[in-house]
Amino acid sequence: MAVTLKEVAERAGVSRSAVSRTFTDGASVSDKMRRKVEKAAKELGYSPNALASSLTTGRTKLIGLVSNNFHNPIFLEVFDLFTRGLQDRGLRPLLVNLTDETDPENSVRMLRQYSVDGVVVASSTLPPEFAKAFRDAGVPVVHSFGRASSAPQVHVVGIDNVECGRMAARELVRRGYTHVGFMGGPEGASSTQDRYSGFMAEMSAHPDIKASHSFADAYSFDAGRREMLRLLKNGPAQAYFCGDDVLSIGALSAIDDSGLSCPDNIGIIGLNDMEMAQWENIDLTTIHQPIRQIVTSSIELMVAMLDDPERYPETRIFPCSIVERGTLKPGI
Amino acid sequence: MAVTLKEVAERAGVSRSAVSRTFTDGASVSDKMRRKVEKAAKELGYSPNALASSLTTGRTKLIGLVSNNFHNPIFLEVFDLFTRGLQDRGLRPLLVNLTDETDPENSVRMLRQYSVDGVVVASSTLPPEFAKAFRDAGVPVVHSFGRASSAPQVHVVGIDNVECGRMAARELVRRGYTHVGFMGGPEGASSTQDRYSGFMAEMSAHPDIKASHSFADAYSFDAGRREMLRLLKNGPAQAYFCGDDVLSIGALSAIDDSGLSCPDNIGIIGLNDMEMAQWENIDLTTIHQPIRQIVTSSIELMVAMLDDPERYPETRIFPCSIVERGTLKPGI
DNA sequence: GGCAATTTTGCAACCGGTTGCAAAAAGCGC
DNA sequence: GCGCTTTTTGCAACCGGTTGCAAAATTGCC
Repeated sequence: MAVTLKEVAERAGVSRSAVSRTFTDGASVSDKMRRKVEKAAKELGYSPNALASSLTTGRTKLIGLVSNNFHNPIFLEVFDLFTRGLQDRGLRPLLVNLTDETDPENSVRMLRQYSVDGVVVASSTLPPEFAKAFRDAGVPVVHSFGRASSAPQVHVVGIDNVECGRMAARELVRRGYTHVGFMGGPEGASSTQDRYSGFMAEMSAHPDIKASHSFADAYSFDAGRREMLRLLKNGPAQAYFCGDDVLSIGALSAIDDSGLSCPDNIGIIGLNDMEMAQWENIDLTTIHQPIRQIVTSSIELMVAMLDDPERYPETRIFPCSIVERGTLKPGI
Repeated sequence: MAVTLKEVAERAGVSRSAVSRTFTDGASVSDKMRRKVEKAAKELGYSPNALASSLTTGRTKLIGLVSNNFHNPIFLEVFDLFTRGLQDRGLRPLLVNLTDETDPENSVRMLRQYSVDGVVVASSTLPPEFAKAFRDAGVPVVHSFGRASSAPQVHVVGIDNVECGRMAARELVRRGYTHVGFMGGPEGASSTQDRYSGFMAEMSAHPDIKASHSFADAYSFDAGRREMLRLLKNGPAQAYFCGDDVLSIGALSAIDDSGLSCPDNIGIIGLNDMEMAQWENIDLTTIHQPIRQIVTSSIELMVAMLDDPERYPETRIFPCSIVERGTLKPGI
């Protein structure tokens, strides 16, 4: 079917190595030879088989992009940034969807069969073991949106979720609320735990302010809505830090439906600053997560690791910042 | 680094072919041999190199997944369904982001270099030429969410956008509106054109009802909002068929901000039925696009084509239906 | 033009598998 | 145990490239 190097060589009347060299940069070929080969290649419509060459070079330029967040719109942006960023560097993303997969083994085996040069795990809910499984298999790995660790075993790029929790708490205090709530995502996710502990740590410095907490069972609109409806029934706090923007929007919907208004009756601060948060009919005050920087940095780290697979694991944390919109009362 | 077939063969004290055969199903190996090989393989942690074997078998099980819709949340669902569906059949999606790419040539070349077995073009805005470029290169291709054609040159799976336009028009008529509007997405997209022509065709049967039209410059919240604000200033229609749900939600926001209300002052019907459309604070009446069926069918078609690349091109159109929610007045 | 240093080229082995073919082994009936 | 058929196995060539090495060609210098 496809044109091979051998055919080009025959047509150009040169050796196979000569053809190979004109298509590998850094190889020594005379101008005359290059012209001859390129002419023949063009006539035949030849383009080299990346997979065959990977066999000898040991490089496929394939990068496994592993994720389980196919329901949070923010991940569409993440995929957009990753795919473009990788493409720009001549790398190809091989997408792996872990939605109904709990065991890393399978994905590890599959990605090894395809000899990926590296793996990016893009998820805030997958446990660190997942990324570690790849490292143990000898594959360079970056865990994007992963949990910061003081003793990282793999490269992690993300935000400081504990600090985000503190930041949200500080903001609610600053605004003068005297009863605040933490409404987290799934309790098992490390990101939820971190945000929770940061939030509570900060609140413990304010014993005069009442702080309560609860957890929604998913990072989804419905879960946020359900949880807020439940809270409203049982005497809610004055303002909530919601585990993420989608949850926040669900909560907003519940507040609205109950005939209450935000921020007049209940305040909400989210996390992520997804595109939708700035839509005028949502206008969510939230903590901005620098997605673009996280993705860019992850890719840079991956590229660096392709050069030096033994590179010492590092953690890159990007600061978040509050975006003031309309779902918290002005404050004092 | 990785364990090779040769090492397994040596350890098991058998020939390389024997090892190869125990890992290819349908090959003849005795039970004794199989056990010996599997033992050695397990001890060494061997798993076959899919790329190397693709060299001789001519099959990589890689499928190019090409898209340019990285801003419409509905595509997150599309990616989710595609990646899982492909994975379930042992195929691997190689993601290609065409956002800033206009020329098919590049993508075609790249995907050929990686010897993909087939390509799925998932986009309602890419021109048919894009898909055709792959077909011309001898790669099986399915255009999902593509335009129905009476003389298809490639396999197309999608909806009948003309009929959707008619359907929306009929619904607005049925509801008793006497001045209706078509607010399309980007004028160049074939999906927009089809929805427009269907809408207008239906309206031409109702000369008593005024029908106007305009186009937003993107399928985005902002574009929908901007366009609706403009329309509101210049004397709007009573109800609009918006090119897509995201546009609709932008329009809703504009209506809300202008102190008007939907559906009391202005009605809206969208298209797609994205997850968000059913959120209680949006509650958008819209035309449901059967995404799941489209994706499933696309994958089936792709699998069929892997068996028979010469398969005669076919068009699969799935019917859409109206989901009644709260953004149109009840009607007569 | 002659010689040494440098560049370009082709040979052949190799990357990690698969597969047609023939030899070896196993199974079968007597 | 023998001859015949069927199954299993290994050899060797091949898939589409790359690359170390040595031979051939070119270049530079006197």
